[in-house]
Amino acid sequence: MIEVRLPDGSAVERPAGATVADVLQSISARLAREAVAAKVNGNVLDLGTRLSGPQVELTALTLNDPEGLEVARHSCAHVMAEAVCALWPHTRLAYGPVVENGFYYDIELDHSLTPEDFLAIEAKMQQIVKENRPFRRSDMPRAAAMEKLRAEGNPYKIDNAQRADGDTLSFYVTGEPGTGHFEDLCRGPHVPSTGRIGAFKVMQVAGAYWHGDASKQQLQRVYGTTFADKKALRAHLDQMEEARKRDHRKLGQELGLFFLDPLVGPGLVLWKPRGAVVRRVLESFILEELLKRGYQPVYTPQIAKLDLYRTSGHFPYYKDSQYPPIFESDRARLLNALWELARASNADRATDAELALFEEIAKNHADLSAAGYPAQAPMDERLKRIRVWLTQEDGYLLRPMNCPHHIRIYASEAHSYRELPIRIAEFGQVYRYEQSGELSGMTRVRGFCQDDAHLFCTPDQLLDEVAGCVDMAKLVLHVVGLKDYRVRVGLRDDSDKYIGSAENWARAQDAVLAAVKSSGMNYAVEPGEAAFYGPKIDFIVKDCIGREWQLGTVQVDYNLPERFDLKYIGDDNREHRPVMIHRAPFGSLERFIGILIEHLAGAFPLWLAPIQARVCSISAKSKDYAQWVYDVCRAAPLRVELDNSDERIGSKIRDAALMKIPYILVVGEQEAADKTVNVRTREGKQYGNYALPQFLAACAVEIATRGEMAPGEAGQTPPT
RNA sequence: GCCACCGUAGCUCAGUCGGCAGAGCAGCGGUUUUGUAAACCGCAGGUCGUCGGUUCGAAUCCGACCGGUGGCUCCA
Repeated sequence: MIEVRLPDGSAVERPAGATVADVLQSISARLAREAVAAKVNGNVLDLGTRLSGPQVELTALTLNDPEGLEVARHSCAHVMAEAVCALWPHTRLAYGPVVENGFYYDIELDHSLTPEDFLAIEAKMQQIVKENRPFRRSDMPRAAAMEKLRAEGNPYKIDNAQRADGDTLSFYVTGEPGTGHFEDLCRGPHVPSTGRIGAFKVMQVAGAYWHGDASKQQLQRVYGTTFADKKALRAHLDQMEEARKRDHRKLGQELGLFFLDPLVGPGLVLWKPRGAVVRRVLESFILEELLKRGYQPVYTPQIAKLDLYRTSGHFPYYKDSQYPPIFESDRARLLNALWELARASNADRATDAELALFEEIAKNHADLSAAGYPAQAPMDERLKRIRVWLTQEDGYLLRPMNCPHHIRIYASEAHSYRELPIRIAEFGQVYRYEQSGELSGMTRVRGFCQDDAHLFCTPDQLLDEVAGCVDMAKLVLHVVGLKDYRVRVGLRDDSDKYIGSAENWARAQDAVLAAVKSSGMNYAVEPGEAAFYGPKIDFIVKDCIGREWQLGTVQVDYNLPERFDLKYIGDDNREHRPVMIHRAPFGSLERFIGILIEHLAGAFPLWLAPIQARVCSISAKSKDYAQWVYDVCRAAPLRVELDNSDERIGSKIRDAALMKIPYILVVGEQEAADKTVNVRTREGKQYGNYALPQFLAACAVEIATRGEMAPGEAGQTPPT
């Protein structure tokens, strides 16, 4: 007998070998009917699983449990895969996991799936659901299973099997084994039958590389989702739709904050006057904070010699994600053209165009001619050689990072340990040639401004300084009310993209971990997420459709001080190497404000609002008074607008509310007579009449405290 | 960069089978003088992203390019 303990504390006894379904049936017919899987001793299992052991803990899972829904989503992926295979029999399945809010299945199929195909797939899925075939699990010894998979000849499944742990591999047949029903290598678990997968929808299709490797073949990734019932599915779709209304690209257009102009260039933001206000106010806020904390603002150029970035390691390491350098010599320009040509070809030997170009260069440059062009070599090899030649050419680069400039400021004079830490700050505009497919509104752009600073300190000071930077990153998120963020500690892995010695990395990673531990924050350590010169602490938030973006960052760096041979004189009168910290609490102003727009749905608090109040006259009779109110407010100063049009008051209020202006000041003959303004908010809240100085005083408090405090709560009683 | 989809007036969008390019909002002119989320009338506004092709005829079909969107890859 097995003792089965249930979540309510009770227990039942069942004979050994009883299945999960048997147990549920013995407890409650309804539970047995509704369950799709069960959690047994912490593991989610099929209802058909036979129980063993003297005692188990068992929790039934239905579609209303998150874990139950996950099982259904996985099962739905199988049903979708079966449907696709039925419609396109030569489909090869690769990999189909559950993801947040749904699932996907990567497939290899020569026909490109389109949204029209989704309907056919869904219809086929519906048919499979109607047949209500059972999901049957069969376990096979590894060797036999591999044999079977090799016979089937699907390289993806063979690969999946090779990666799976254990001596046995499991397959699921959707129906009866041996009858040709759909079968898939899968560890499970699954719902009992195809009729139990809930309300589903095929959402979209996208390209995805096998194992996420861009050099490998691209598969089609078909996304779908399923929910407990149609109502829950509908609610989810509605919620997504609602979330899109907050999209900063949409609101940026509607509220006239910024735009991206194809004529100016993709990924290059034009801040309109209203958007510029938000940015300026945030910059003022952070500048004030920097000064309080002993930072020293500087200004440096947005372009510099290639050699600067060769020393830092940014060029040519990131050559392909930088705007092309401006070369000074014809030879360099031609070499760069050769680079582009070679990169565009994927042949194992040089194209005629490459050879012709090289000949032209070599004609005038004997040294290159002698070195020869490795025309027979594969493209990689040719690129490598061109890169070496290019690294000897002089030129200028639009700066992708501010740190080399700040480092040169530090290096411009000798430093004593008594001066440290030195904190050099700049709102630094940088340019990165991001891949075209990556650009996205303000969150991923090619030109952006970092609220950047570089701290130079002694090894002893490092912990305190990192902690101070973390504190500041937390502060800016707190001030604007972004509470929903996560912290990622990015460490190195064993890839070869990192520069610097193992000892430096060890010290830097230790410092970062110690600082984040002492901050008391929750964080996740992620190997492979470090910068190429050092580990980092990133503050990550989600946008309106759930994509994650890095905002603030704090990075510890032992490597750049070494590359630039930075020094300070210690109390021992000898030269020492400072440690550097790169940090930007906002990250990029563009991205931060993009995310902020979405977080606030465009309704900025008073201190950030592009327009803080709009004066709306009731009729022509109150135009003069409205003008006077406007003048006084502007001089206060308040960012104010005047609507003295001949529209009706309802229309004026609607216009102002749609522009998300915090305070709408309605003035008519009544207000003109007693020198008041009638205050209402964009949300429709009415505060009644205020003497103008009273309103302005309340606003001043609200702005100074960066608060949500409203005039009615500012300690003033409106006159009657 | 790769895969898929999209691009019509300043904005949001309609445009059937290939047969004279449409609406609402915004703008401009007029009427109205208005009390808390849309007054009324009129006018003007278009290289249908660009280039090329098919066709008697292209916003519509095909191709290339540019730009955008969603993923993938990348992200100093």
